[in-house]
Amino acid sequence: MAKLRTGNLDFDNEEVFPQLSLDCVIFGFHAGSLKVLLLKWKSREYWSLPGGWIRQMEDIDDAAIRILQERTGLDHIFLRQFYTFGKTERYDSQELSDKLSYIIDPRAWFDRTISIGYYALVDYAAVFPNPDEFTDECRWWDLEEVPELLFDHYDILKKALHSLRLELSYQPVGYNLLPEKFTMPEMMRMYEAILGRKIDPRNFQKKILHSGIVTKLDEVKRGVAHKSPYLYSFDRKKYQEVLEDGGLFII
Amino acid sequence: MAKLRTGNLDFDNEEVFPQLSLDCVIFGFHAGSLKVLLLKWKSREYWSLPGGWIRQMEDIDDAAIRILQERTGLDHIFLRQFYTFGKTERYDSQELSDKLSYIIDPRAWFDRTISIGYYALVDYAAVFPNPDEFTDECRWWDLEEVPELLFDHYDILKKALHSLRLELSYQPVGYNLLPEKFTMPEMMRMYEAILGRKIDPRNFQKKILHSGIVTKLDEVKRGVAHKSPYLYSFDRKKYQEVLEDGGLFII
DNA sequence: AGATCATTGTGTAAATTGGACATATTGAAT
DNA sequence: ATTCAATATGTCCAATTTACACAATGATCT
Repeated sequence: MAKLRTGNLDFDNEEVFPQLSLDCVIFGFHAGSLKVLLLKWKSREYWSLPGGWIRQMEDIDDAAIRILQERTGLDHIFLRQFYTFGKTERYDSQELSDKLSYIIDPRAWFDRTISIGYYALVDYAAVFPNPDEFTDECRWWDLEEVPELLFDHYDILKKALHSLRLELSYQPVGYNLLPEKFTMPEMMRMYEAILGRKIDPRNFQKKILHSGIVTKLDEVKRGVAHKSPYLYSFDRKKYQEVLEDGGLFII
Repeated sequence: MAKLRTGNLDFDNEEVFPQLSLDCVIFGFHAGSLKVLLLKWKSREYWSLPGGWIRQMEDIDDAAIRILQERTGLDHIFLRQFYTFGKTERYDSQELSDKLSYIIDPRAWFDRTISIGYYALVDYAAVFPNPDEFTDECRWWDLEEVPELLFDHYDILKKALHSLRLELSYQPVGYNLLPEKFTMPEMMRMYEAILGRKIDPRNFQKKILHSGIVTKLDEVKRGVAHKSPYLYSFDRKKYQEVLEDGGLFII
């Protein structure tokens, strides 16, 4: 029979789950591209996803919210749990220890860990990237240009993107990726960035307007070269309705 | 800073992850209804989902395969990880300890656990239900009649069904729920059972045949009252293709 | 001031897909 | 031979999706 560790209900406030971590793939949208927020380890050129540990006294969703808050300064963000990564060989702990010695205590990372993946969609412009205790830089990377990542974080990123695309295919998404007011081409480029393919602007506009999730404002965006585009904003009530319908919403 | 437990690479073969479990929702299909496999605790009238612990030296997918194998005798089954349950108040450990004392060592269950959920689709007729060390009965329940479940297993079951329906809506499913040869009405009733609604037989047949995932055999099912229905079998190659397309496949 | 130019804004027609719908056939049971 | 309950099957209409091109705008450049 498998051995079970016996328990103790009174935890130190910050005591965390052993061998269980949480990784966040934070997506933003800027200049027509999908971006992802990455951390650079202290005095190294190694990058990884923001992550952390789950406290004994905290829901895992709250742990994800806390970690996101710490890295981006944002509250009330769109967050989805998408997969739990638990292969025995998720990463080579020897290699990791070589790369990160002097930053972390390698013994603390020798145990195999299982990691719960969350992805978030945030308003790029509202984020204040903030490194954690192990890292000295936190910044956005274009999805097309992400550097090599530590651990199995590249796999996690791929799976997050796949899950996001799937979600996009049956639900409206983007409430959290765009600013309060946005133009139709901006919204379209967001969809293009997520889906990784071109969309016909006429068909896109027709579909989005018909769904009712956005409202055209009596206002155009000034100061851009070329023709001034109209501004739109999300109709929060309708958006919520469509979400709850589970209404298939495929672009 | 959060405390980390330090590690040890050499594990006893059966040593498991602390505070992390795995629960399986095993779906079968029989007599026109979707069934789920449940376990009854020794000398109690309490039921729960089959589950278990994850070994230190095993992939979580392999742990799910092992647990399924132990409960059903089956290999090579359709298996999907669908969600990880990690609320602090997933269940009341005092209540649990009252209900299950003398069966389990309550100390072993006092720790809050996080549970990874998998669902499986299996061929009902091929299963040999087999209780585990804590239970004395393992049997199929009709989805409409499941008894009250321990822990948060009812929530897990609901979420599994929801995930299955979602998957059914963009992928062909059922390779593992039907026998080698099956009739069109059987397949249709399987879809109806999963989706929980009636389907038009003409439209269903049109759609399934057009997708190419099944092949009509030169054979009818004999010995049934009324008109003998034709037999079909899955075209494994085409089925795989459609799966890999991610081809939307909505009934 | 006028020309340039990249970007926005917009409609229609064809093709495809989805949904509704009813009746003849079969073969076991009586 | 009749009954009966389940199987097998095709058409039409509606809705949705896709393909496709050009005029309008307004900042920028000369």
